[in-house]
Amino acid sequence: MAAGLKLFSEHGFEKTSVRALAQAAQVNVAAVSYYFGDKAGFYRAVFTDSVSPFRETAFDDPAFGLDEALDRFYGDFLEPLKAGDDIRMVMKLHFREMVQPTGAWQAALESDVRPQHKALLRVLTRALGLRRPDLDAQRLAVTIAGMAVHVFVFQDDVEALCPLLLSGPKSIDAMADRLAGYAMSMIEGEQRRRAAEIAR
Amino acid sequence: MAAGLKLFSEHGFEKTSVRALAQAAQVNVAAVSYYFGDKAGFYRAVFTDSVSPFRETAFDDPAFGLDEALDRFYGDFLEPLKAGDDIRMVMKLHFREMVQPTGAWQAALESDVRPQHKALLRVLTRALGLRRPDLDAQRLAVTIAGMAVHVFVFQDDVEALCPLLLSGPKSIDAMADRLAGYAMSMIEGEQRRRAAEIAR
DNA sequence: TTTAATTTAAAACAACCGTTCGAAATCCAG
DNA sequence: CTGGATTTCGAACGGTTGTTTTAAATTAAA
Repeated sequence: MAAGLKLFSEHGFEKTSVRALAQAAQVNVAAVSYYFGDKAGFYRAVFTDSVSPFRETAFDDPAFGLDEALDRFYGDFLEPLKAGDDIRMVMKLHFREMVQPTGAWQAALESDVRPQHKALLRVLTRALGLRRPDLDAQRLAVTIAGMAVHVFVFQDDVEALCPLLLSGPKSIDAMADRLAGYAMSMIEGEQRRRAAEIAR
Repeated sequence: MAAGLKLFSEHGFEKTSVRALAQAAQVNVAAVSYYFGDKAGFYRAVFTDSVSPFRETAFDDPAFGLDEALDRFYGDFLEPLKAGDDIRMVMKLHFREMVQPTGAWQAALESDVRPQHKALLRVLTRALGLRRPDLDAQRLAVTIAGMAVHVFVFQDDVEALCPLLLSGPKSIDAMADRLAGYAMSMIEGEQRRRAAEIAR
């Protein structure tokens, strides 16, 4: 499984051959069929077994203030980035799925990211004093979550543009901190925009 | 070339066979080798020939106000989204490269996105009253650009979460408008944060 | 019309793919 | 120790891959 995570996240499903997997895991080529039925079954096993990168966090607890909720959201979200390469590989595998869908992503989207999105939406409707989320609340939610996702997916590119930005746990904490601040500013700006629109 | 753009963007480089390409283009399988050397050469041709999605825009003209610069940045960036499927396929191809690098992306990053990043950085250093960009300015730049990139890459997922959010040119214009507002709020927030930090 | 160059076409190529098979090897209760 | 079940292993299978070969068709100039 460790070898599968490594190779699949590095080269993707297609480019990873069963023979390469077997060699990396120091087992026979027949093992993957013997234990997982076929290559796709093994991939599914690796994908689902790998800890979901979307932590189930209760950042939307109404007891939290808005800033605290955002701190938790970004802190928890970016937390895995600080861990070793294992988690980074899990991430890479997940986001690879998003661009090269094998079907496993569709399930993950519904079971993992939609609840996260809805929780964020609850926080925002509360902050904006709405009864039900509207399109602009959706836009805000998608963007706020997108800022966190962006750091993951384009980690390598960000590091290419500015190497110091995501190097080491302290940089990542700083990034999470700034993102929470950005989100706070965005929400306040949206509150003002709505107020101005009503006044108009 | 049209068939290549379609198939490569849909299924990626690996999963697109030369025979499928030939059939889609209604030519013989040998054509790709004959005209492009090999499959990878054809892919490179398709990739480079496709109009660069990162428009060369002069949004960083000092004559523009900050809000105008942001309007142009997001407007120009999201503009291609409104176009037909052709441009969407070009986008998909580009962003597929980011997750499944074949080498073509590295060149594009240096020639296309780094200038864009630097231009954005110029706008921000000016807005923040800095002489040279620092780490926090970099964070801001990466995040502001990331919001636009995110819309592209996760267009399908965003539509799955909230179908109305990016449907039709008007929705996309609205999104660009909101993103510019978000960025404005973020920058103002950063200005306040810096002022508070200096005061401390 | 002839002739040389270019383009197309089908077939064949070797290499690799995921998977299966049957025989060894190993394990583990009785 | 024995015997049945489980696991490992190398070999081989059929199929697909990208590419090449060779010959036919087409083009264009002389």
